[in-house]
Amino acid sequence: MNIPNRTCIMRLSRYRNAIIRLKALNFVRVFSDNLADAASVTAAQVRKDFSVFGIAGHRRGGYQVDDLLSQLNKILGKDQIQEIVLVGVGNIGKALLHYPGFEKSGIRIAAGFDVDPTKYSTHESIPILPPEKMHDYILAKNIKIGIIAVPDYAAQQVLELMKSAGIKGVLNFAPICLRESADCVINNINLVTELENIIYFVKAGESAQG
Amino acid sequence: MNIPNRTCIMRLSRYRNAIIRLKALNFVRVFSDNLADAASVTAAQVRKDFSVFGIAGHRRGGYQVDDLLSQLNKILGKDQIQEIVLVGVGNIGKALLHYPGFEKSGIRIAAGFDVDPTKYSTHESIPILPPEKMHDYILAKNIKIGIIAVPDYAAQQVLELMKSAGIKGVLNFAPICLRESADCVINNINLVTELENIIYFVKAGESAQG
DNA sequence: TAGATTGTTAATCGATTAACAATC
DNA sequence: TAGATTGTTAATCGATTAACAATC
Repeated sequence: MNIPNRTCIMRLSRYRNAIIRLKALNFVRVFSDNLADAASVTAAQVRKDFSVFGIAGHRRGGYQVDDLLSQLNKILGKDQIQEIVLVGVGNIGKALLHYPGFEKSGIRIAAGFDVDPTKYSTHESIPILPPEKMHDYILAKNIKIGIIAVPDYAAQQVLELMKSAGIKGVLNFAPICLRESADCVINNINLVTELENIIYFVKAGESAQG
Repeated sequence: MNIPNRTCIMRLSRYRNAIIRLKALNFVRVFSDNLADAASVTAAQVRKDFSVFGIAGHRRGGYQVDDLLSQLNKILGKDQIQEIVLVGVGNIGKALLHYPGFEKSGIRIAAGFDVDPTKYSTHESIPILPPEKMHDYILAKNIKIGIIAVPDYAAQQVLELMKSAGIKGVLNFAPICLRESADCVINNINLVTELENIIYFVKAGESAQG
């Protein structure tokens, strides 16, 4: 069995989203070709991805929608509520705190942490606590995943603190590339870099066509 | 000359960030090896990337920091203010509207658009306007890049409207995969998918180590 | 059976890396 | 000159795709 890489897992999420939409259209089974169209990949890619996870269909009959969905749910952790913490309740952090998409897809922010005392509250549905409480909170709740949304200069330090409390995966919005280690997966999202990318290709398109 | 792909441009942004930090440390020249360390890639990769863009160093002398920075600035559009529009001033949209990182790096949101009349304002530094005004506004200002931060069901329609006004590149936060076309580059960021990815690898790490 | 789709192998494609001649 | 680093080629690596036997 091949070890799946990041893009493979990303595709699995896309397949899952497509399947949910197809299920809403009363599809009972789907073919690799359907999913390929929906996710903008080739049918061979779909079958290859499934085979990596031992997801089997029926020759001639495609894949059972319900069966497929429950297997993908299992792989992507949708079979249980995923509790995470959020560090940095500023501009971006606040938006993530109230992002309805997380709730909808079984991801729950258990608590937020921030250095600014004016942000503290324990009465809201999601408590905002001081960083000093982070270590014990994460350990007590056995949380393994966190979001970093602090300024760049604080990001590395926050990461170390999280790791010391047992965090094993981080989604980082601070505009600095945090390095992955053997004991902690990191996914860096740099909003400026994402836009710079688009800016480059738009410029490149302009000069290509005059 | 090879056509650079997305990951190549992403690396260029990373190199640029590293160079800015090194310049702050009074570096006058850097070697491919320095940048490789700073950006977590190999030195060969750095030189390869530069050669794609005709960025030349000095054998034995490395690259001049100022020269390198200005060349990267040019490629990434940092030689001028980039004006963009934002569609959807909800939870995520509002955070992007006030994200200080854009301003800092020469990206300016010229206006926001939303269907909700209670959000309209023309007195703020960034006006919020109704979608009906979008087409003419984008044309008048000759804006080529936009951010989509609307609910999933509205995203495709917003994209069409943007394209009809001449938008050539889009950063999409709606949780639906918008398809790229020859005349418009798309960069999809799905916050749930990003977390699902981390959730998978954390789970995979757990079961691998027990 | 005839027709269609999976599962998988082999071929292809592209990106990364190693290595080294050029040269400062 | 001796030593170090670039720029580039060739080798490697890995991911995607085409193709087709298996089979429902």
